[in-house]
Amino acid sequence: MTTRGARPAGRGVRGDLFDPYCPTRQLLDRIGTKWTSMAVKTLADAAPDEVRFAELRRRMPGVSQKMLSVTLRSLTRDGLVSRRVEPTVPPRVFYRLTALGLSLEVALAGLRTWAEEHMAEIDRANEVADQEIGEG
Amino acid sequence: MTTRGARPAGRGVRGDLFDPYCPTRQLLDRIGTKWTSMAVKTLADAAPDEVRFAELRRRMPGVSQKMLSVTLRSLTRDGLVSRRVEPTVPPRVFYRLTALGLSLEVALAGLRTWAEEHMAEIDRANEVADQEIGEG
DNA sequence: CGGTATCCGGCGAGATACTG
DNA sequence: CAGTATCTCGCCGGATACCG
Repeated sequence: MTTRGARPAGRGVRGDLFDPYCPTRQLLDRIGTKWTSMAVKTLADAAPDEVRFAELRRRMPGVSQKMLSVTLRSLTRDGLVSRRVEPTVPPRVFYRLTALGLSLEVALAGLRTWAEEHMAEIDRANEVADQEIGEG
Repeated sequence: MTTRGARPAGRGVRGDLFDPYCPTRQLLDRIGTKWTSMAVKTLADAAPDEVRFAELRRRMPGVSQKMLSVTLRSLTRDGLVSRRVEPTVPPRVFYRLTALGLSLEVALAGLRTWAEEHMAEIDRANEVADQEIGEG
């Protein structure tokens, strides 16, 4: 994945595809990280309700506490997720998709549909390629 | 990005989102790599024409010979791109999106549209977050 | 021309331990 | 409960050099 550094001011703000800072590249750098799309989907399924950190973790099997924290911090920073802390002891923290996050989920749903319909074809193509190696 | 190893037989073939081998995760592991989406877009813009390796490289500023080769091999293996060699000296190699690849481009176009419309909002959200750090 | 082989740095991400 | 800090490993991707 493309390194996600700060952008030099005044360059590549618009959408020519071949700029490393093109919006599509930046978006893929975000949703391409391991747990991001799963977190967005899980929060979208719960919307408009909020979800607590521990509950979110329970709904995302395999995610570690650290990676969920990192993922949510990144999403919050991007304005895709809102974060609310109840200052009790111990604290309770709630997450929810913002309007922007919900609109991203719609776009992601398209990818998901394509994946569910076509990934099997990709798997078959790979098996065919493996066969051809075996045959020399 | 998720490690892309071989899949253990008989597990997670279908689309429950939380399987590490879920189709969406697998798709993102592919289009998330640095040059893949750019290659698909470039080939889609040329379709239905074929594009030679050198010409493709010229249309993808910044890509190295190695990474273009690796990207195209992966896409070919996945059945998204077809590869045709003219056995001349020196050889000429042509690439073109398959029907499967074209259908993926349609799904990717949705992401691109979202990115062009909304990445600026994400950038602003990040600037706001940076401000708040400065303010303590 | 269109690759492949090799070396290497940097980041993503897991495991583990500690804190308010 | 909900994090953060530290260490570690593995893979992506760039640079360079060589091959049919």
